[in-house]
Amino acid sequence: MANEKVTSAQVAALAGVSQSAVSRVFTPGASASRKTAERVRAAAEALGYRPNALARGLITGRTRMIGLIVAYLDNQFYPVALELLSRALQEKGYHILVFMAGNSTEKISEVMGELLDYQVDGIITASVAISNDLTSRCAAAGIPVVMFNRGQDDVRLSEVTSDNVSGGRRAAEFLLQAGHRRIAHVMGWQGSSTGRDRAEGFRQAMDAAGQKPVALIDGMYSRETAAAVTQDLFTGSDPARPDAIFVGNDHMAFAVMDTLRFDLGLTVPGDVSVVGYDDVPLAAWPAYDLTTIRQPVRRMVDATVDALIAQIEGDGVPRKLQIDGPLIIRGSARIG
Amino acid sequence: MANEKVTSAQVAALAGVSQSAVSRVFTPGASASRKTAERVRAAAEALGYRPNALARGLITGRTRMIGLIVAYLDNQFYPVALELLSRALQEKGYHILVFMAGNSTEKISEVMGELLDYQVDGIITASVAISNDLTSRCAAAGIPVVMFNRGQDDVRLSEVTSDNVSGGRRAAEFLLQAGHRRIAHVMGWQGSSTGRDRAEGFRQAMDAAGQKPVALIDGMYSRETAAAVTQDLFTGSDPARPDAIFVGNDHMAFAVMDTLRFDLGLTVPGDVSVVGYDDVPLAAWPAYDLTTIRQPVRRMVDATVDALIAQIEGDGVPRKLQIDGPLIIRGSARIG
DNA sequence: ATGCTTATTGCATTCGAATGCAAAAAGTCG
DNA sequence: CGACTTTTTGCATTCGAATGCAATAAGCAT
Repeated sequence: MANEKVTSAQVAALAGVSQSAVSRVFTPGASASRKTAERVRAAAEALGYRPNALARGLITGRTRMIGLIVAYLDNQFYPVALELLSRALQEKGYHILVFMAGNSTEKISEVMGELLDYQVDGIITASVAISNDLTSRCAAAGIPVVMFNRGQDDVRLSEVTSDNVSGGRRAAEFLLQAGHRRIAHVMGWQGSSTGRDRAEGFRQAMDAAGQKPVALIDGMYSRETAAAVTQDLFTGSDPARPDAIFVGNDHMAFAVMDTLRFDLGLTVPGDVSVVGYDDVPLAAWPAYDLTTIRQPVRRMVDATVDALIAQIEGDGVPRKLQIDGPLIIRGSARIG
Repeated sequence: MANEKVTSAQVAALAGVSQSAVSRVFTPGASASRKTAERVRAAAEALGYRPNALARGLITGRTRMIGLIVAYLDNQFYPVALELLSRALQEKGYHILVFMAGNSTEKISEVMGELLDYQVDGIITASVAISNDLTSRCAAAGIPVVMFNRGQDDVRLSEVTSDNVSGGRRAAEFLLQAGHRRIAHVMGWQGSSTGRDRAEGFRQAMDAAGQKPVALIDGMYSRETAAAVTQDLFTGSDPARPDAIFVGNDHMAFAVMDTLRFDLGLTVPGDVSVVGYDDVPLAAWPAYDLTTIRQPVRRMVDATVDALIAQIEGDGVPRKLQIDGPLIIRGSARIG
């Protein structure tokens, strides 16, 4: 409980220099002679001094803190992205504040407000949409925002996504090529750009092939919903039953496969082919062995960090980037 | 890019009061008349004013920020804990800074140092050990530290774990009761208290039953290591092969099951029973249906937050808590 | 109204470090 | 060695909000 806070003034006293000298030694690019620098460093070491980041941020106007807002973590895609984003930013000398904030708009506003209160230099939102009002506030405060894995029509926002339309198209084409003619799409949440874009691509490819989907249902990016939806698909009369399902993300695809195999007693891909989206690590585990469209997380993360830093350090304008990913063929879907 | 920072002085000017008045309106418990409060609030609203948390923290000495350090996120137990911890703290009015920091000691020191620079009010480490030196620094700075899911012999540290020894014992007893006599233990990382304690409990129960484990191998909490270890266990001559494996956590147990089924062509639990530890959500998915010892995450999180807040708000001393969890019987192990 | 208590308010200072400015020291050149 | 340039250094101020203290206003009883 002995609260010892060492200040630059104390270091200065011990080193026999002024407080400004101490500050200069700890400020990269400031002028200080070799001799003073050494004495200050020694004194600082002796006292265990470290500059107070709050005080520094207060006067410089830069905190080197980046706010990272993540919706949920139960879909494995997020923890992976989170970890990569975190590491990438740390490498650039930024400190990351991660906030968890469901998908509720109020919660997100609240969290964003708090981030602004703490004077972060920039904000990254992962799979989250933000209100116009908030965008304005960030813009007014001069704080850049980059949306990761979600798009939004606002020129003030940067965004980094994969090419979801083309991905959806590719998934459909792959299933069609394998000879499937009764294809259903358990869509990603239609309130999100990713969900809509993937569905759009799917539709385009089906149209181009002159095919009609057996079903198009919103799975809400939820395991439970996806499972229920799958049950429904197979309770109807036989001709309506799909022989292939394109699922809006891997997380739901696992639920779909579980339902097919363990509740409906069907085999994958024998009775039904399943294709997912994301290529999370779990998709490669042999228990699922899921054929899926890969989102190149690493490259998406790099692009996100680059865009953000560019805007923070001055010369950047908001960018909208799409990074394409390949179809990863595994064993959950028939091959044509 | 138009950087508008609204200060309390500007609000004061507009409201026709002093800066102190504005501050008082935004400081709970400070004295301000109804009339001024209203005028200040109106002015603040009009200008979009929000108190600068850095400045406030600088003078009050309390930032209401809690540092949360997490090792990895690929084991599903962590994201779940992270999400719960995050929510619980946010509810108490604290803001959480999550830092990701592998398991390397240097990285953890670095991160802890940064947290201290930012004047956090407290620190939670999840599944991470911390050096003596760091503990001292936190103690000196009066910053409480709570270790989540890891123990360490240091009275200055609080810790919250499940009762790992008893859990290990229970797992072994369950397998013995089912008639298994060739039991192996793929241990959790022996550099961690959880890994050691679970192994210790396992040993105790085996001893008590007069049984010798077929094998005791460190799986390092790694999927790859666990898979390799499993291969090894089944390449020897027949009598050495285990008919049951207790695995140090679920994350490794999935790898063990995958290897048994898909590489070795064995059935679970027909040929081999598998018991895990944690009860992560994935354990309940039918693809694995894993029998496992549950770590009561929710209660562990509550205990962690309580311990931390108690210490921050004054009257708390470091505590060491163990929270017991049940054996969850599913389909991956034979039933006696 | 008068005297006294209590609630508001403003002034000035504080937190800890960074920085413009001017003085002092060190370095360079002829 | 003197004149002049370049570095170092300290002083004083600044960032934005909170707070002790003293002054002022409001509230109340007589």
